Amino acid sequence: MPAKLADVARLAGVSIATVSRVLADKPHVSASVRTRVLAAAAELNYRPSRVARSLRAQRARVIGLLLADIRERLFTAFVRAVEDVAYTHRYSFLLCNTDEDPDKIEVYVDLMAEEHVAGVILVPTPGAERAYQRLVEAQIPVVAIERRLPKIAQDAVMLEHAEATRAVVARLIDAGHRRIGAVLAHGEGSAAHTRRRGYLQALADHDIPAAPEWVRAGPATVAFGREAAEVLLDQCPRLTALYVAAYLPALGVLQAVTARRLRIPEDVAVAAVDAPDCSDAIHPLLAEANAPEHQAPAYAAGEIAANLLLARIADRDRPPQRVVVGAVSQPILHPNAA
Amino acid sequence: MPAKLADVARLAGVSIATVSRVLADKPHVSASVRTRVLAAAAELNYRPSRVARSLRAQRARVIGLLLADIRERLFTAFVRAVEDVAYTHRYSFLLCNTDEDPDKIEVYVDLMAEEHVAGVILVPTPGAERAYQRLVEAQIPVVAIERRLPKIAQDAVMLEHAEATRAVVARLIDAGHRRIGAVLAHGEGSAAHTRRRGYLQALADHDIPAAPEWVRAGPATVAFGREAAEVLLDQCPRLTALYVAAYLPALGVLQAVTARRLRIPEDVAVAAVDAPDCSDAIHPLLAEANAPEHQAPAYAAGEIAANLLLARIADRDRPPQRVVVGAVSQPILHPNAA
DNA sequence: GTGAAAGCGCTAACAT
DNA sequence: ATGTTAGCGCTTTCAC
Repeated sequence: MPAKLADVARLAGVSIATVSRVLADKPHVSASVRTRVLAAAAELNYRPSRVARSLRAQRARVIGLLLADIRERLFTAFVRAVEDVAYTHRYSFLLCNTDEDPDKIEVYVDLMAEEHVAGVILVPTPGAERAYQRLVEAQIPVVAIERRLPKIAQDAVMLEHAEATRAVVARLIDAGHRRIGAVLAHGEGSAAHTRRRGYLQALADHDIPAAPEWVRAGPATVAFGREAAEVLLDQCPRLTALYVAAYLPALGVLQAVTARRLRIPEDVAVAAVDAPDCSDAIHPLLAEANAPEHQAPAYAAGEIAANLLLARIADRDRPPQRVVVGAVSQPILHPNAA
Repeated sequence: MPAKLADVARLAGVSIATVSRVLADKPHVSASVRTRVLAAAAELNYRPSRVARSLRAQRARVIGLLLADIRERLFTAFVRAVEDVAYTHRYSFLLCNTDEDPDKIEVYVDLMAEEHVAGVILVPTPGAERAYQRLVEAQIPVVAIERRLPKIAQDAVMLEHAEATRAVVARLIDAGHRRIGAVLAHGEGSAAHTRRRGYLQALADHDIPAAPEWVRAGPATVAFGREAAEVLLDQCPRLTALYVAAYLPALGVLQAVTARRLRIPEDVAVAAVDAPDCSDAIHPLLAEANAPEHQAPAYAAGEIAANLLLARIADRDRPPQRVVVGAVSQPILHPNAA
């Protein structure tokens, strides 16, 4: 059995109230008692019970985290960042993979409430607002990532997809490409739209007219990426480069390109955001862009989200804040960049 | 404020003890009271406080998870599996990234004890046995993954690295290769050794004498993989294939091979375990081997570990169990496999 | 400056 | 079959 306050009190010859005061660094304790108590606590290797504290305080030093699936590349680094910040502040954290399933989300939201978590960070799933609403009812502060969540999350961390995309496509243009196809993801939230905007912006910046047939949008899957690339390569043979807006479709595009024995970047250049971590292996010029810092923006986003949440927990009346994190983007492959 | 037992009791016109009994599905409650209580609980949207329960039970329905870094490929799927099992059984879980740092491990072990977790799953870090020992003192059941942890973890889940390696190298041999270099990781625990064994076994099975100069062992880093590949390609130009024993070195090997403009697999074949998820993009023949099932063995290992832990929590006297999970291995690239 | 005691929400032993 | 009550470990009034 671990030592409890009463054990320390007995050993130090004082009351548990005094021990509690000393350990909480409260004033009005004589120096002699203080040292005696600290010695006793050390001797017994005393650790306060977080559970008892949580019950007493009606709030646990725990940060909840709701996201679709930790295996998604972007989230892995994100989770690590939240963990680092949490533990630095002596918080622990509760991770929930929702698979974007509204029923699961509801279950997990309840869990958060039952655990009396101090706050929640989440990547909003469209259509799950009702579940999230419960967090508001339970007065649990919420920070949204990636998508805004009006009324529910006061603070939000957005990722700068449009600018990242614009920059990547601009690099292709700078390398001499004028006919650049795009494989976009659609559906979920705004990321697809902002990326489409970035693609169009880059073309516009260089006075390249956008051709609708150069663009394919679909689900963010490997299969769609493969299909889209095949269609583009078939129907628009004059394309010299492809831009891919998400991780899984990028793998599909690479599959299609490789299957046709096309060489990258000689036959067709490929650029993408959310690069897989072997991109440097495919094209060594990108090694630098793709080092451990690879996941830096995702890590940064997690760090910022966690800090926003802690600030909100400390002061629920502070002004709402919305942070935009720079370019979450790396080219997978692009020509002659050295 | 969320509803508590007393609120439900008042609304149903019974005592809190009765409410507790109903909700715990205990016998000796009349049907009429039972329905009344359930109605009241539903109306108030009552959720029991996990915190209060944990305090009362002196044990939280929480599984602790200690591993080096969630960003390591093998662990990501592993974590997801543990989460799935945990939540299925109404457990939540506490994730700690130790970076294999003994000081951090100590802090996190204390945290586990403070949170009164029901059990811990961990990937042992050599040299941290003293910290782990505290879990035993706190009577917290431990399941070890990947490395055995005698005296501390009764149950363990081991990964079948040797056999996986043997199979991969055997495939290279079947494809006609006789001179196969190996980039191994050394140091941490047994994975490196068992993989070396698998490599040697495959050679022996085919009566190929092992040449010491074909083997390089070093830290499991990208940089080492690159160096090792360069040395092997320089000093043993007659090698037709390379086997790489870990994920990060595999990236390094690919870098080195690509930098020399060698074609895979025509100039040199490369096979590895723990394949990066874009391997199918490099070589489409491997798409099938590398689909979402990619992480299946890691997921399976996590699932088994979690179930072992739950079984141990339920019955601390059950016989110790040691499970070996099949091949955690995929070839990154290998020749003519279709 | 220090101690006694109440109470956070729940469960289980004991009464009735 | 149902109610009363003690107590899990801690913090925090309120006395002294």
